[in-house]
Amino acid sequence: MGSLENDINQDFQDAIDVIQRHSQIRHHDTENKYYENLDSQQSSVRHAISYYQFTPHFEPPGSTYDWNESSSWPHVIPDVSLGSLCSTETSAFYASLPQRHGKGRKKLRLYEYLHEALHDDNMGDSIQWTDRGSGVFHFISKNKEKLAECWGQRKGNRKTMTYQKMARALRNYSRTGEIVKVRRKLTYQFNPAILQRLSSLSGYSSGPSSREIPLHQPGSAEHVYYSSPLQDCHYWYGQYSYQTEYDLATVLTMDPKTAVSAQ
DNA sequence: AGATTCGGGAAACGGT
DNA sequence: AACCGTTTCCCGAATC
Repeated sequence: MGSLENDINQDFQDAIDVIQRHSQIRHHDTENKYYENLDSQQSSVRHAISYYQFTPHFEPPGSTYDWNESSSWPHVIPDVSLGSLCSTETSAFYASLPQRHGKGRKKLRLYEYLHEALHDDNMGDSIQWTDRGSGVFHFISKNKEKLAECWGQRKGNRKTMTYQKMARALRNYSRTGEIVKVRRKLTYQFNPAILQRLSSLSGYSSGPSSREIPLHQPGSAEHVYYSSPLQDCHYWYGQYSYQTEYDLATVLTMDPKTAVSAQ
């Protein structure tokens, strides 16, 4: 039974491998390679991938997702010197937000900080939305330590925070469900309910952020792919507590109707 | 084949 | 004191 699922996963992985092998786009930057390979694939594949980008519990204002977004990412990510960039005054906007520190206030949670950083232009070289609508985000390998260090400073830890340690905390979320791991390098996904709360809290809608590429770019209409109808989208997030890792291949090959009973 | 990334046990820690 | 949300350390496995 479980082996069938593994076979399907393996098949899918193989398919991805073949596609990647046939892709002319090769980059030394492993960070962008994955996405740019996706970018050069058949539309059907891209459609399949966008199918996974649904939003389970609420109507997504943008149920379309342009994977071509990745092509607009900076190919050269600048080095940043750590230390000076991440004091709280880095973002004037967030510095002005109510800091939850005073008496009776809860401590800032890691997922809150990450959401905050996602909207901080100064953190754009460390963390970015992969697909904001469904709360998928990823760290940029080159500068992920900067974000971690900022997080550590914000918390006032004794030792400097590292990505490793921060990721450990992130892994704890897979139990409680605030954030789950997506089966892709350095990428995670907010719980939709959490995301909604955070968005309303910070006054952001789920529309494009200042650093996000508009979905409908003139002249690139053919690169915009529509998600499949949402159908019954409760199945995967409903099981986050059972399946801590969100497997892209599994979801892509899974019939939503049987998925619930399959767990 | 070496470097990253991932995953989780276990214990310590600071705040409420 | 007890509990929560990490933080710190560590090690093995998986993936790049």
